Amino acid sequence: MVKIHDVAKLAGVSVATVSRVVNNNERVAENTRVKVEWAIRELNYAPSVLGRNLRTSKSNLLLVLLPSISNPFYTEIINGIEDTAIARGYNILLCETDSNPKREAIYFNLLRNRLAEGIISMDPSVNKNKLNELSESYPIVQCSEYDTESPIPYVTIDSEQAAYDAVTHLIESGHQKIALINSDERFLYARQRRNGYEKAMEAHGLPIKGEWIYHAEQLDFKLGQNAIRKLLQLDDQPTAVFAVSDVYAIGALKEIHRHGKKVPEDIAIIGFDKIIFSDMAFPTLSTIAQPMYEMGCISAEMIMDKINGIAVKSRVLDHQLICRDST
Amino acid sequence: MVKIHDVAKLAGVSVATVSRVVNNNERVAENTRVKVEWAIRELNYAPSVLGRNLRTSKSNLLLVLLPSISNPFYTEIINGIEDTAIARGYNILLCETDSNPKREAIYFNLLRNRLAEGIISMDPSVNKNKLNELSESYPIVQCSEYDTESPIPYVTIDSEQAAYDAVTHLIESGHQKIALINSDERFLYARQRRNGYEKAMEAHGLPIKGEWIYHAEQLDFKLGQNAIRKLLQLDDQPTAVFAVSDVYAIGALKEIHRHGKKVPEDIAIIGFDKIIFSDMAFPTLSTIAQPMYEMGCISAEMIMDKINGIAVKSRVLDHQLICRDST
DNA sequence: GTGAAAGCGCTAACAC
DNA sequence: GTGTTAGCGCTTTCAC
Repeated sequence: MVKIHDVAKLAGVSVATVSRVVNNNERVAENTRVKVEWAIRELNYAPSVLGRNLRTSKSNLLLVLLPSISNPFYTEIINGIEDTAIARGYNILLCETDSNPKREAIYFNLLRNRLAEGIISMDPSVNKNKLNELSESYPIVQCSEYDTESPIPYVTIDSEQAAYDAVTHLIESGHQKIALINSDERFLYARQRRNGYEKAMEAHGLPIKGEWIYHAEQLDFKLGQNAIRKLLQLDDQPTAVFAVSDVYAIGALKEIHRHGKKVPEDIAIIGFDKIIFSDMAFPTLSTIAQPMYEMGCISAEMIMDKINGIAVKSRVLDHQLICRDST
Repeated sequence: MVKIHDVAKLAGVSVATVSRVVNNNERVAENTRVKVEWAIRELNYAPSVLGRNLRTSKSNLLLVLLPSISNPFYTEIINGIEDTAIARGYNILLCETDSNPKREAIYFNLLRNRLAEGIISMDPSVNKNKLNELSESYPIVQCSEYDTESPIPYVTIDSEQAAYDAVTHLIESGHQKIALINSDERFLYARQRRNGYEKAMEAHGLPIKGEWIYHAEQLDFKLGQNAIRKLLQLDDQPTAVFAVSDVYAIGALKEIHRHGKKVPEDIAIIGFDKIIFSDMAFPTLSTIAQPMYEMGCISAEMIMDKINGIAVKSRVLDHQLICRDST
C-alpha cells in the first residue's frame, strides 16, 4: 500500500505538502503542486480513508439502512438518494439489516466510529430506542417509515389519506365488501393504512368485517396468495381487495387467477407503492403511487443538511391514485 | 465519542487491558475483566473501527459490487453472500456502481485503504483492467459474470450450455422460428448465451435470421417490450422467443398480450434467471434457474478463504430448465 | 510556501 | 497479569 510518505519522498517534499495538494485547500506553489501530482500518478496513490477519518471525522460516506433489498419499493428511493448524494460528493453504502438488531448495531457503530457521517433509515422495524438515542449525537433521518414520538426528521406520505383514497376508489367503483391485506401492525404505515381503510368504509356507511382483514407477517408474494386463499373460503366473500403493498397485490392477482376468477370482474384489487412490476402484472395493477425517487432525493438533502448543521424539517409528500386494469 | 481511554480510566486499568478484554484473546484476571466490562456497559463504549483498522487492517467488512440493485437476480445472490459472511463474522456493504467507473474507483479505494478486506464483484461492466490490477494485491472474486482472461477466481454457470438447453426446449416443443432477445454483447454472458442459441439452432438444422436477434442496452422491462414490437412487425415472424433475462421475458409477455396474442399458443417464450416475479407473470414464465443463493454462498466462502490466504478454485455450477406455462 | 511534529483511537511488543 | 509505549496514515497547527 502506497502512503503519503512515499509520495512525499518521491516528490521531494514533506507529507504536509502532499496533504495540501491532495486536499487542495491551502495554496501551494505551482511547480510544487505539479511535482506532487506527478508523484501521485506515478505511484497510483489514493489517500487512506482510515487515516483521514481518524483525523477529521469526514468520510463523505452515508449509510442507508433497509430491511431487505428484495422489495422493489426501495429501489427507486435508493436511486434518488444516490443521485442526490453523489451530486454533492457523498457516496452511499447500502446496509441490509434483515430487521436483525445485531446487524443494525454493527451499522450503528459504523456511524459512531465516524466511518459514515450520517444514516438514512428506511427500516420500519429498526430498534427505535437505539435510533433515537443515536440521533441525539449523530445525523439521522428517516425515509418512508417514521416514529411519531421521535424527534428524528422524516420524509414520508400521508399513508392514512392514501389508504382512504384507495378504498374510496374501490367504493366508487361500486364495491361494498372490501377486504384488507395488511402488514404487521407493529409498523406505523400498517396502522395508518388500516385507519384509512376503516375511515373510508365508515364514511360510506359500509360494514367492516374482521374476517376481511388479513395480516401478513413479511413482505412476500406468497402471503398475498395466502390471503386470497383464506378470503375465498369465506361464506361472505369480498368483491374487492385493498392490499397495502403491490407485492401482496400481485400475489393476490395470481391466486385469484388460479381459482379461475377474473380481475376486476369477480374481484377488484388495488395495491400500494407502484413498484415497477405493478405495470407488468396481468391485468395491470391499480395502485397508490408514492413519489419514491423524490423521497430519496429529499432524504439525501436532509441528511446532508443535518451533517452541515442546517436545521431540517420533516416533509409529507403527495401520493397519487393510479387507476389501471385491476379495478 | 467515548474511547478506550475513557473506559480505562473508569475501570481503573490501562488501555491495553481494556483492549484485551474487548478482543478477549489474552487472558485477563477475572475481577479485572468484570470491572472493565462494567465500565464498557456504563459508558456504552464501542471500539472504533477506524482506529482498529488503522492498526490491524482487519475490518471484517466485505464489499459487494453490483451494477444496480433493481435487478431481482442479484437479490438471491446477496442473501447467500450475507448468510455465509455473517456466519463467519463478516458483514457486507452493498455498493451500487451504476456501471460508473468513478463510483467503482471509490469502492476500489475502500479496499485499498483496508476499510474492507475483500470484494465480490457482480458487475459485468466493471473496469476489468483496474480489477485485475487490484486483484494482484487484494482479495477479489467474481460472481456470475467473469473474465476468461483474468486470474480472478469466479463462480458462475455454463451460460452457453444453459442457453443451448433453453433453445432446445423450444425446438422440442415444435418451434422452428426462434428469436433471441439478448443483452449488450460486451458482456460475456451475452456472448455465451448467443453462442448457445446459435449452436442449438444449427444442431437442429434451423436457420438463424439476423432480424430475429434483438439487442437491448440495459436491463429493463421496456426493452423486452420494444423487442416484441420489432419482432411483430416482421414479415417472417418467430413463433418463440428466448430472452437472456427474465426481465426482458416479462416485458415481452406483457407486450404480446397487448397485441392480442396468446402465450404460448401464438408465441412461446422462455426467460433466464428464475427471478421471483417469473412465477407471478401471466402465464408463468418458463426459464433457466441459476443456483443464485448457492452462488452467493460460494462466492462468500471463496472471498473469505482468499482473505485467509487459502487458495481458491473457480466453480461452474449447474443450471436447471424450469418448464412452466409460457412454453 | 513549506516542514516538523502532535495526535486522531486503537493494538501489540515489550517490560515489569 | 498488567502497564507503557510505538506506530498504523493522515491532517493541521505552529514555526520558519
